[in-house]
Amino acid sequence: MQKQLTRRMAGEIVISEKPGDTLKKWRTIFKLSQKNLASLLNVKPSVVCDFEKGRRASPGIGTVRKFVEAMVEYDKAQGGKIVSSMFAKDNNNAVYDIREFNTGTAISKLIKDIDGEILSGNKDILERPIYGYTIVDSLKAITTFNVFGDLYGWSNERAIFFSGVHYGRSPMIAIRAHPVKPRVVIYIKPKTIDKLATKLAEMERIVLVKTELDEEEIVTILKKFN
Amino acid sequence: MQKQLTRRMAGEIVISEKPGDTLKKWRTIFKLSQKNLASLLNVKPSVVCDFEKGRRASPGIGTVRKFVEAMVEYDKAQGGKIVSSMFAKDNNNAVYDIREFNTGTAISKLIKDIDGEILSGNKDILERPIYGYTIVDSLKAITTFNVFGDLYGWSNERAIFFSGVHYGRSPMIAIRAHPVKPRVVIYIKPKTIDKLATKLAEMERIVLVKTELDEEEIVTILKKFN
DNA sequence: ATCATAATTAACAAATTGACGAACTCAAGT
DNA sequence: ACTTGAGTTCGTCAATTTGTTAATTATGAT
Repeated sequence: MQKQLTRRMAGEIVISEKPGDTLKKWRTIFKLSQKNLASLLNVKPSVVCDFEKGRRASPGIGTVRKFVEAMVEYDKAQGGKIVSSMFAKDNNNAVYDIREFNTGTAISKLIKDIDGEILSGNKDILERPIYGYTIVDSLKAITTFNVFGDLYGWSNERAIFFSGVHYGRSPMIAIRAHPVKPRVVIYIKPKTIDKLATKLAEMERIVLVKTELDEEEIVTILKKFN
Repeated sequence: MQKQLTRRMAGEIVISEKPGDTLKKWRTIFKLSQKNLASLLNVKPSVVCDFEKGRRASPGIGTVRKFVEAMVEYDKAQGGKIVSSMFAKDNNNAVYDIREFNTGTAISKLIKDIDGEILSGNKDILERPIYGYTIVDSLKAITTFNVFGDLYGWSNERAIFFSGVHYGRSPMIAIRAHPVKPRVVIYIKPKTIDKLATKLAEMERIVLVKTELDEEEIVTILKKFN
């Protein structure tokens, strides 16, 4: 199980557009600071930063291996919670669709195109670009917690759509609990919106949006994005 | 699907004990010569060899990425047969057990311990070391052809046990068809042995063995190997 | 406003990689 | 016995990586 995960992590890092970002994603998933991770590896924190920032374009596989193994080892020493959560349950199609854009798209454009209503989020964030999206069934996403490993494609600069939303509390709580956060969360046809949801969104500086379009319509619209 | 495979390949290479061997494994799976692969990458064949032979202890991820992507791209251009065969069907527990040894074990020792009878294979091969084994259900292994991707753990210097063998023809034919070959093939309680099986084994210079022990007994014995 | 912690950046020495080309081994054919 | 193709080994060298130290900039929390 550990070996499987290290392989998966390593593969993701190597193939990623921005290996540094992917490395960072994993570091945050393992809840390590650069300093912590650096000390596990017996190097200075600046080294970790250099890799994450892509200052070394093509680190050696030995380096990548050390990094991922250190993280997994560390988790194991802590009881292995994260590693095993990655393998929890069957990843039952909680993910309806997931895609990366080739170029960044402003959050505001996305919202306009899907006819979304902003529930939380201040203006300066709205012009930031996102690079992809994921549509998940909220119930399944939460019961099969591992999904979060697959939720973030290459970039966490993305939008996450939740379908099957009742009050919108659980999805935001899950996001709050998870170390890697999306830029935008969009509820698909929510029944009502709980105040806690908007509050959490503000705390996390996430743009929270609702739309009355359904999954299919959204996918059709997003197909045009590049 | 392609991205998934490249990730898997990359992960395997990075985490492998001998990245070069793993690289080679994939190259042979994609039926490329060093020369072919080199030309896809616009480098000289000796470069490919150096990597496979592990002359560079820790090649950059850029290199690994180029290699795996080139192979997958190449296959795609040929119709994508290999890539899609990797994802064919469900990998239904055809694999009963798979393990790597920490040190090499002579083929002869393995055979003696499992009380095997040699059907084909000359003496000089018998002292070569193997580094692991795989036990598969022959019928399932053949119907779900993809298994071959998972059959070879880290090293193809290994033994493959086939259970549910009738005449032993199909398993050897499958091995003959597959680019990566094991060192030893062991039939578990075969009914009879077809001449073609031994013939193919000779052609491939594979040691062919039969044993009357069952899977459980074999696993118990092999547990002691290190 | 301030203090601490986390993260980023720059500058640099030593080690390693990435690539080439030439010479060499090893089988398989003919 | 000779040839061809595939793979291996190795000296060479510019470009890159690895890691250090030290200075600088966020980001939060009180």
